[in-house]
Amino acid sequence: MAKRGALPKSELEVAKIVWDLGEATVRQVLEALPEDRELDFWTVQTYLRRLEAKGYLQKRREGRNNIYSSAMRPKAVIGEALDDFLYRLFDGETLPLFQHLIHDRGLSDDEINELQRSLNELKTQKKRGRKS
Amino acid sequence: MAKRGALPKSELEVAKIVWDLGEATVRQVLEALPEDRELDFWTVQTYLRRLEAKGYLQKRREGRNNIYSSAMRPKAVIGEALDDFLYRLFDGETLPLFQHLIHDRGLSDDEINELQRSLNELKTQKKRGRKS
DNA sequence: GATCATAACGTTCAGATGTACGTTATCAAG
DNA sequence: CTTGATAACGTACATCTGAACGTTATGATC
Repeated sequence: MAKRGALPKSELEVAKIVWDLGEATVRQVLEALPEDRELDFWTVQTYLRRLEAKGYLQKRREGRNNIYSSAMRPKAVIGEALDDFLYRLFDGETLPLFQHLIHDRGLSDDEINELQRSLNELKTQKKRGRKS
Repeated sequence: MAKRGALPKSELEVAKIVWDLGEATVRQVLEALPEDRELDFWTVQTYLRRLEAKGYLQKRREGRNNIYSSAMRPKAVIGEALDDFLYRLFDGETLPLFQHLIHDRGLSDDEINELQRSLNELKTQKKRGRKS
């Protein structure tokens, strides 16, 4: 409880699958895992249970199956994890992270264009907001 | 060893301080920690020792003090951590991370401009590279 | 309604991580 | 050279994580 320290990796991984699927049984999560990620049925079950205990997921019973779904906005959780990451590695600054991503990791032309578009959009949004 | 699973948070935190300082004694790291992060002298010492054991830092003796410094390129280590993070939360795609950062986290006007500049630069670089 | 398959729950367990101390070594000052 | 301070080293230990199983419950099938 209140262990505000962001979810452990493996649990996060499983949680993300549930978010993507909307809701899922243990088996569905298991099947949605990447090929090369071999987890046991039981292991997945454990993670889902822990996630529920921590309040990240909720479960509903259907027949003999538990069906898990998100109990809080995924974006919020991702945001938390990101915050944590940023503070540890980039002093909480987003810019250095951006720079790192831009320089040390390839961006395709399409991605660059897409980003430029987003930035422009944000800019006009901010301008509009300021004027009102 | 070969536990290629990126450094634990706390150790990373300490490692980063050493990188920033160039080299540091236990006490210097302790003092460089953020106000609100109260770690014991011994605890810091332990992290530094572990980091050395894992090959991330090297130490040199000076008088009765150990002086730690980086044993590998910080960027490489940060890159690893970033990879890990990306794969878990964004399916390894950088674009969604960017989008998240742009939309769900404030960017100052300056930061936006700075980013746009970087992107343009990258674009011309790529163009030049292609032409040669 | 007896039997079979599979799921849930509780529980376990090893190793990693976060944190800290006791003892020994080492320098510095009297 | 003795004393006092502080650092290093080994070491400890509780908790968290990653992973998995045994037993019990619950539908499904005959």
